[in-house]
Formats: sequence, structure tokens, C-alpha cells
Amino acid sequence: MTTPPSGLRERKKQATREALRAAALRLAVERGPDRVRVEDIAEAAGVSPRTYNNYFASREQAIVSAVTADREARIAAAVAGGPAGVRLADAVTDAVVEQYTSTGEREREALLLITTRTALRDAFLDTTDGIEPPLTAVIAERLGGAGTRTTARVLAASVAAAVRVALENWLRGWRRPGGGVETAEAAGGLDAGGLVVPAGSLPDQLRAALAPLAPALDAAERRAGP
Amino acid sequence: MTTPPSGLRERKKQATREALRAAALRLAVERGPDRVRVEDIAEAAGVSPRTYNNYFASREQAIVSAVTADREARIAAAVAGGPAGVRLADAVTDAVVEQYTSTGEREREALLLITTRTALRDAFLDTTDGIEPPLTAVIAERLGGAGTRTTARVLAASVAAAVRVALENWLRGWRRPGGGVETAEAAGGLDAGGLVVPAGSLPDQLRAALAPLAPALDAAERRAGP
DNA sequence: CAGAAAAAGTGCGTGCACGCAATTTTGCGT
DNA sequence: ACGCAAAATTGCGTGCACGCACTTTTTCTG
Repeated sequence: MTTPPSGLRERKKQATREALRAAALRLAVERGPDRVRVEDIAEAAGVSPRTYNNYFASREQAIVSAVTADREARIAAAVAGGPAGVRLADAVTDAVVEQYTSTGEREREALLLITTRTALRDAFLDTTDGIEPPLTAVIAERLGGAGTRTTARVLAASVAAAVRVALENWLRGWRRPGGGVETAEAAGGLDAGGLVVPAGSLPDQLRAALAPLAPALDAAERRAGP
Repeated sequence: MTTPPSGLRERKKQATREALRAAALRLAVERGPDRVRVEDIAEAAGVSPRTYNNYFASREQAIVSAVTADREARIAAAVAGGPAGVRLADAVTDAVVEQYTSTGEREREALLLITTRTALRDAFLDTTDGIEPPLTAVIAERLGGAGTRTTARVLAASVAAAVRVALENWLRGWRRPGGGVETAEAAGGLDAGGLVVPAGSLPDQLRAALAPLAPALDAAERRAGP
């Protein structure tokens, strides 16, 4: 199941994809995101520009995918791999937090780059959509035949949306003038008066954004299980 | 608040926008969606192609907006306008269902057109994103200062996601060979064996998709209210 | 092990999105 | 009424996404 069709052909594809990823990121860092044309990336990866577009639907996707990788699939795997006794809401939350806790130093650099351009920021946020399909599958399995498949999709899509909100909040406070971010009130950015200053670490933001969905996940799980 | 800046200038803008909408839809129906270029739409509306792109970021948006109109804002208004005693979940669900119950005959025609092209279908589904901002505002108001603004955003985004799922389900069964759609089991498309046949009227699909989120809305409201 | 079938890569052409800077239109103050 | 500042429109140029048809590579099958 993890190796759908076969071998050699698939590896070449992944190699090409990886080469494009790497080339896109490297060139973007070297020259700045705006000075990189699709033609350049393709050339650096040794393929035609047309082939490039068979792998990525936009120039931003290639750059962003270097930091995104296959995060979506790993989230679903983490949820599916966890112990069965855990609350679904907790399993999902922990899986998301864990997979978004970037350990790589290279990722930091890439994220810094991404925040500098609106198009890249948007592409990065759009990657949350990719969580939905695998998460739908794993949630549907946990709910068994009891829940509708629609329920699983809605919950998965909601989780994806929450993650997006969390990332938006996080990016918003990223590199704020004065550096007041790290020292803001409590995690979650309390509404004080009228305006809001969302702040907090990425894990905090993720947990804060996913928390409101817990009741929905609990209820679905309750209907499914005993 | 409903009339932000002023008058005449704004009306002209809306007139232009409306002219573009109408022209886009008319031409798409007349010639078929693929035989309409941006240049044609702009010409029919009496503006330059460049101006067209100041109003719509893509060709599909213009066509789709003819059937979408300002549905998002009306949903938020319906939620805000309802009685205060009603459960938030019910207020939202009813508002969404009501605003998506298309009464116009012209809308049917437009939807039929939209389903014929993947690009249009996607653009139509993307309009659900527009629900989030106004819905966030109205939910945040109902939750008062008790809930975080993030909570409101997450809930609004989840509702938008649920609506998207509902529309996807609905479109999937749209014009099915054999017409087995209308007579499928109960609304919601029960999982029977392994595969799924989502079916049901649009209102049914919407309610089925929004139902799983009710617990989350209830919980947030409970924290806010008493 | 050949030859067919499937899949990936490629070149080309078209229409499009959008930044930029010049120009026209609109609104407002005096 | 007049002129100025803000806003909208426009033309132009660039790079890009993607359909189509064709070539090359990989895989499958007898």
C-alpha cells in the first residue's frame, strides 16, 4: 500500500521532483524569490520548463514544497499509528503539533524567505489543504461505519482550516518590529479592548486553534464508539 | 457602516463590476465557457482588459460571481439579524441553508454551466472562502469577549469548509447517469459496504455537513454565554 | 527477448495575471 | 467655479500555466 505500483519508474519521478524542489529553494535563497524564473529552476534541475509544470502548478509551489515535503501524509500516519485508547481530538492535535515542530535549520531559513513575499506566504498557507484527504481517511477509519463519510471529511477539513488559522496567526507575529512577540501575554493572544495581538509559539497557536474543534471530534467519536 | 465611504464613485464601481459579471455570464452561456476570452468580456462591458483584471483575479471568478453575488455577506447578516435566543449552531445552519436555497431560474442555468468545466467548478467551490471573514465577525460578536478571536475564526473557517464539502457532494451527484440520485437512501448518503454515494438535495447536504460542527459551536457558546 | 502498451518528457502556441507608470476621471476644499 | 489630490482606468511588457501533439523511456506480456 505504501508502494502502490512498482519501483524504478517511481523513483525517477521522485528524484526529479526532489531535484526541482531543491533547485527552486536554492535559487530563491541565492537570488531572492523574484529573480527566479521557472526556466531557471527547470534548467538547474535538468528538465524542460514544460516538465516543471507537470510537477508543480505554480512557481511558488515548488519553493514552498521544499519546506512542506510530505508533512500531510505524516500527520495522517501519526494519527493512525497512535494507540487506540486515546481521544481522537488528542491524537489529531498531538500529531499536528509534532509534525509542524520543525527541527531543521534549513526550514527556518526557508520560512524566513517565505514570509518576505505574499505569494509565497499564500502558497505556504494553501498547503494545509493537503492535510484533508489523508486525514479524512484516518478519521473515517476511527469512526468506523457509524459516521457518515461526510462527517469525516468535514472534520478533516475543519482541522485543516484550524491549522491554517494557526499558521496565519503565527506568521502575522513573525518578525514584528520591536520584537514584542515572544513576550506577549499568554499563548493565544487575548482580546484586550478591541484589537488583537495574536502571539505565541507555533505549538501554542496550533493547540489554541484546534481546541475549539475538540467538542466536535469528541461527539463524532462518541457516536461511533460505545 | 453599510455605506463605508460615500456614494457616486462607489456606485460606478459596482455598476462596472455588475456589467462585467453579466457580460461574462451571458457570453459563457452563449458561446460556451471555453470560447470566451477576457478580451471579449471586457469589450462587452465597455472597459479595457486590464481593468477587467482589477475587478476579477481570474476569468472563472467573473462567471461564477454572477451566481454567487454577495451571498457571503447575506449569510452573516442573517445570523446577526436572527433572534438572540437561538442556538448559534442553528442560527448558522439556518442562515446558510436559506442563503443557498437558490430561487432564481437563472442560477440553475448558470450552475448547469459551471458543472461542465472543472475550472469553473473549482472557482465556485472557492467562493466558500468568502464566508469566513463576515462570519468570523458575527460569531465573535455572539461569543463576546469570552472567546478568543482565534476561536471565532476557526469556527467560521470550519463552517466554510463544511459548506464546501456539502457543495462538493451535491455537485458530484449532479446529473448522474440513470438519475439514481434523487431516490438514494436517506439524505447524507450512508456508507454501505465500502463505497459511498452521497446524495440528497442541497439543503440536506448542507445540514448533514454542518451537523458535525454543532458540538463545537455549542461548546464555544456555552463558554461565552452563562 | 522482441514488440506493444503505458507513462513521462518535450516543444509549441495561446491566453492570462499582474507590476509599473502614464493618463483620465472623480471628489473635495476654498 | 476652479484646481488639486486621490482614485480609477489604461497600455505595455513579462513570465507563466496549460492544452495538444509528438518523441523518448520504461514496463508489461506472449
